[in-house]
Amino acid sequence: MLTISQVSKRTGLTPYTLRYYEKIGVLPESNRSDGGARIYTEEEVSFIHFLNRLKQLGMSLDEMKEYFCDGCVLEKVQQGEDIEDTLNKRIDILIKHLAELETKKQELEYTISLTKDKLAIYHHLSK
Amino acid sequence: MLTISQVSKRTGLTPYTLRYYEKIGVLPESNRSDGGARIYTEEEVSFIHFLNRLKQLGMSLDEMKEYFCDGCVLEKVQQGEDIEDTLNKRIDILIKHLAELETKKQELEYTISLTKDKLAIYHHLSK
DNA sequence: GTACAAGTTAGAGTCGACTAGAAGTCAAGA
DNA sequence: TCTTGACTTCTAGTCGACTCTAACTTGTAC
Repeated sequence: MLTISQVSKRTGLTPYTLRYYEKIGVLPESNRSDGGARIYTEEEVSFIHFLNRLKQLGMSLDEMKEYFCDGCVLEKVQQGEDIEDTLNKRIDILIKHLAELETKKQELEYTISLTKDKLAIYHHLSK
Repeated sequence: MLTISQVSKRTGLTPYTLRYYEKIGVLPESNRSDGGARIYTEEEVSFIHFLNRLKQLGMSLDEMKEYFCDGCVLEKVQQGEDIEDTLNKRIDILIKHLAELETKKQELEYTISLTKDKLAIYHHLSK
């Protein structure tokens, strides 16, 4: 059980940003202490790390909301919601995202090869 | 020799954006026609395509400015500027960027594997 | 019981990256 | 010559993603 400032230190996101993410629905509503302060679990921290990776790769917060839906699917399943439907929808979303990531990887590899080509040209010029 | 709207169609950037990029120094100052209209070369178009790739990968316009410096180094060399210095600086910048791209690639691969793991779990749950 | 650190909300401000509007210039065709 | 369309600059507005302020509450230490 972690406070917002502990999560801030671990994830590199400020408390402002963590509250903002919750407000706009990128993160689920946190559990609260008796006094009303947010408390986080280790799982939430690792989910935030996952979102950070996606942000680094250029994903928008709107797109990440879909991942939040994905992130809370296990709870929903445990609460006995329409397992078939919910799960199949989430699987579709994940497959779509996976395809995007693979495309991004290919583009990245192409950009790396372009950059290497440039570097070779400059090395050739400089000697 | 291309007009701004032709470059817009080819690159997917609006004329507004092309002028904006020039204004803030992401693109070099374009050559002009007698009437004062911007004219672009094929090389500039392919440089813009390259910048688009970097944008897709989450690079900021500020970071891209360094690439502009890189993009115009060949001209500078042709104009007989301090070849050794300029070129070596640019080579350093390219090496740095290449390292960043490689890091990004590793992160992307890790994210892909995480996503695949999730997918496997959901597939297991849904059957 | 009072001070103080760390949390809370609502709402305003900032910054990067566009995006659009207004007003004017230029070249080509009726 | 006049209109039309595509360009020009300058300036202002928008939008996403934070970031901060103000005013308030809670929990602990003295």
